[in-house]
Amino acid sequence: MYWSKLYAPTLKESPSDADIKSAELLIRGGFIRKSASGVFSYLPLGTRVLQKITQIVREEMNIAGAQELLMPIMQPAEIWKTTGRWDDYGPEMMKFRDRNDREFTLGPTHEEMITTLVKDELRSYKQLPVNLYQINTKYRDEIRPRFGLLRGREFIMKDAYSFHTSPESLDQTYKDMYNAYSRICDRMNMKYVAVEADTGTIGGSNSHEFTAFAESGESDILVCEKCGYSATQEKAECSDDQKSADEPLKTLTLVETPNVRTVDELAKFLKIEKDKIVKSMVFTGKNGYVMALIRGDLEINIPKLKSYLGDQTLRFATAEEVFEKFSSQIGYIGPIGVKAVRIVSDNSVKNLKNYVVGGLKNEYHYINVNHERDYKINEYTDIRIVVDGDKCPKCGSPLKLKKGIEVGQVFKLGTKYSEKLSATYVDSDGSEKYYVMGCYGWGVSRTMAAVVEQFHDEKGIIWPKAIAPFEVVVTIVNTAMQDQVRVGHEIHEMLEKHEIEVLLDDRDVSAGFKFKDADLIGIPLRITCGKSLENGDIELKLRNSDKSSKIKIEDRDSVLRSVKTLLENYKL
RNA sequence: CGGGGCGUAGCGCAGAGGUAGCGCACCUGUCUUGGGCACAGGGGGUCGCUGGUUCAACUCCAGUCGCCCCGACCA
Repeated sequence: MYWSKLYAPTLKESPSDADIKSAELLIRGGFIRKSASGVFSYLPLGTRVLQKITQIVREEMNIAGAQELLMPIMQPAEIWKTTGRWDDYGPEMMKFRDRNDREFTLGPTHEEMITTLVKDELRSYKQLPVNLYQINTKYRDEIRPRFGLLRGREFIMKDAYSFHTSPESLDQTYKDMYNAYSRICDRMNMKYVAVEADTGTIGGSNSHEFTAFAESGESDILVCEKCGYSATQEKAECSDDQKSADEPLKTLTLVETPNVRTVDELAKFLKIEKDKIVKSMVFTGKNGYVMALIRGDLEINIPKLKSYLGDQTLRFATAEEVFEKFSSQIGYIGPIGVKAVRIVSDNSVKNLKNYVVGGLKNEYHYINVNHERDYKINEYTDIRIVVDGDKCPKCGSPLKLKKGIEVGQVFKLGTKYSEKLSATYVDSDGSEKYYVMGCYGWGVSRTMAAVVEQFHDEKGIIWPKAIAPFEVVVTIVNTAMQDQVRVGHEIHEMLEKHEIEVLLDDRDVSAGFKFKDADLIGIPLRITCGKSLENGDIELKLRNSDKSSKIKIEDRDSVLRSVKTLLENYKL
């Protein structure tokens, strides 16, 4: 490919709305252009990268036994109404009507579509298991699109759905997909971790997220470097660091605490540590109010509480709701004297003694509180947010909090969707049974940005070889020098003949311009045809190294060998 | 959805009640070519849109659309 013919408009300056390094470099490098908030075009370079990622994903899916198909992006509302997600999925769904006023969505995902598609014809246990996938554009009307390709409203995703007769069969496919995802990451040299994840609104029993480490990432994950335990913040557990005092129970006392509402204020006012306070938070959900208790120095993890209560609709009660129910302001809520409200306590409260809680009366708190004696806690569970330094639930070493970008997620769905969509097969005993399902998503366009987040320097992108738009760029330093031009073309032709993807920079611009561009778009190997040709040498330089080596041009075999060796050993 | 900011040339930005500017990019020519050359000449704008105030609006006012930031939220 000749650079002079390539449509790759590079920019010297950073676009004003680029809010993250990958977006800046992909735009500057001429890979993508924004067309609306969270919507991008892929230019030729971006398309090449995308195709390479796609191909890797496709190959690994096929190896894992999945079959590719293609479903419509435009989906009828009806199937979404059947599962209830037309409303539950909420305003994130892109919805529209056709000329006959029929409702449609631009699909954010395809569980309804695939289940509806297969249920009439996947009738017998003999046909199962089946794993089907597509690589397709998805739409989500994000509240706030940002970070370039990382949080777009239109993005490309690989989604696979598997159908089984048993949880054991699902386990096998889940494992296969998990392994395929690991290989996808490995092939791109991505630094990643597979973490235990919450299943959220998609439901199901079991899930792992594949997260690429990146400071700019939006996922918080906790990792134990000792034993390998890792989980998302929504899901992470830690071993109890229960603070139990071996002290006699003191007398419960109601004390006046004027204008003191928060744990911080209370600790200061009473001159005590925050871990001698128990916070009471009021939530409301489909089964009414719930009071959650946790030690004052910790925070409640709402996804964990949702998951424990089996209620995804759970939310904080408003100040008005709390006042109406408890006749007390939020800052003075406490468990003593509360009636007919479910109380759920974090494990951290279990062994506390003589602590402080809200007085359930404005401007008052109780001190020297002891559960069992002063009120009852019926349910203990883990609802705390795990933070950096908490102890690993498996081995007790300190956990590290890291940031990452979620590139893939695997779910065991069970029969949630098959039940709602009446999707059944006939089992060997002749009875109708619901499919046991799994689903497996991989963010293809997001991967492109995640890789750039991991691999770049101040000069530009440093692509891993597996997804670089070209493997080699041949730079003709001075197009006025016949030798340089001739040798450049010869090398270009030779490499193309050997199926190495090579870009020939034959543009009549200054040398510096060409070097800067080559670094910006991040081609792994640069071959420079310049001054050293006077001695019969060309120069080979890897993008991730400052060193270049010279090699005699006459010996074409050795040039080819060197290029191949350098590329093979190219590691980031 | 709450709070805030910005829309002026392809990109990045300045300016200002009296007929629109800079850098980069683009075109022509000369020159140059080892890290985004140099010089000379040139083209390009209904100042986001709609309405209002005014002799006069790109500038002031109102509305609207778009974009961005913080927060809430997030298979």
